Amino acid sequence: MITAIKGTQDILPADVGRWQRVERVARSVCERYGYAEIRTPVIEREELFAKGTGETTDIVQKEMYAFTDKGGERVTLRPEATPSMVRAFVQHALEQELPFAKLYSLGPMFRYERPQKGRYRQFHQLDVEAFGVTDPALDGEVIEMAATFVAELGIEAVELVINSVGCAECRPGFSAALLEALGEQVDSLCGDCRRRAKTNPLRIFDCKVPADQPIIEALPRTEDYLCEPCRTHFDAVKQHLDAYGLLYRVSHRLVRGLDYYTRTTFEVLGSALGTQNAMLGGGRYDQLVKQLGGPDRPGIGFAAGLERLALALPGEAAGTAPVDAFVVAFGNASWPAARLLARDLRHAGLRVLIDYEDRSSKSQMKRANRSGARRVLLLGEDELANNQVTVKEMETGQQQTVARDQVTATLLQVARTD
RNA sequence: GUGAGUGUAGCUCAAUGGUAGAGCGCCGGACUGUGGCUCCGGAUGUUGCGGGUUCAAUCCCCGUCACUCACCCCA
Repeated sequence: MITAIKGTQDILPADVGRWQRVERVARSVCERYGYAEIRTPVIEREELFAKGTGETTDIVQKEMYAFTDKGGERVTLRPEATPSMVRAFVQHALEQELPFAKLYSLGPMFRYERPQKGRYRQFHQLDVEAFGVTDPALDGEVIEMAATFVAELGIEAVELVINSVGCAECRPGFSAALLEALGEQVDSLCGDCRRRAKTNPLRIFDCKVPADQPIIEALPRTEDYLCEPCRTHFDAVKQHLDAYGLLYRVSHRLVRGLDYYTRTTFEVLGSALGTQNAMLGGGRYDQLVKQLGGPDRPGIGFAAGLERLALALPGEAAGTAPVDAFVVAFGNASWPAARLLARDLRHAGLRVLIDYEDRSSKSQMKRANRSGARRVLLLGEDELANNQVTVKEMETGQQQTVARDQVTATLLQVARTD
């Protein structure tokens, strides 16, 4: 048997309803906040993520589906969307085209990781990016929008966490301060932390090893090392969130694993997701556009994991649309007329099923029942002779005969009241 | 890349060192042109794969693969 490859999954008809709901709400929220949809390729030059996401990140170092194509290009399936969005923004000079460069996109991402609950090799994200505005009012609006998105999905028991990781001015000083405060204690930290100390000291705050916690809690905090502009910005962001009445927690340990973040970072955490509890995360990236060869424009955005949202979605997902009618042919002679009847109803906009292979009438009725069809249209020798169709309501079992040329109108009428 | 757990019918799961069952589902019939309920009948497994121990392995051992969960990291 040929199976789907590790970390990819089929979304079966029974689950598609949940996905359609997530996507519908995502589009609705984005459009209302003034974002325009954009669709970028799932394959890009490897260089885009090396420069954008960052050489030191795990994503780039060990998680990319990268290969050399037949033309000798180094390419990769995208592990995240932000660099693609920035590339498209720069490549098409969208700042000139759009009144507000606010873009959103839905689609699959690829990371070569060991799958577990809420984490897959092919997963899907809603990606939201806004360019060209430094005003903390935008940070507030983006975070408020993210919270609204989750709320409109009906997902409760979530927590909004924010932080500021500083900028190119103040972060180097903070990293140095961290290392200095650590001193020789580095050697007593876990192996991951010793590695982090070398590559990106900020990420020591991600550590969950119990033995390391006392040391980590005693370390200096970002808020004590923010430069004046960053501090002012962060304070303003919090004021905007307060004004919206949003509940949030400031966590100096929210540092995130991507290199390009500056100032504001945030996540929405959910329960019932396993340990992969971030439903969405994002932040500001004021150097990224320039770094990727574009103009000096700030940016801010977030990515939401659709699998994780679908997982957290409450209630039963609505299944596929109900069948309006199931056409049953009694006796082999009535199949041609039955097929024309089905066609006419379909052309009229009704959802209609009909069987094949000359199955017995009983078998057809069983299938009609199983299909969930509201009613069955019976067509046999008697009906053919009288130019009629028998309409049977499945719920009540009541039947009535209707003239063949009145069937479509009758069905359209009753289907409206279902 | 690391660790743990689990692999038996389409699905959910039983069973025993002597080559497997149930429920649900599926197909047909009772009811020659009428579903659901009921009753009757039927089909489907190389017990993940390979090797070892044994007279005999689905069961015990080893390997391998797959899945799940967790670590790293992230959505």
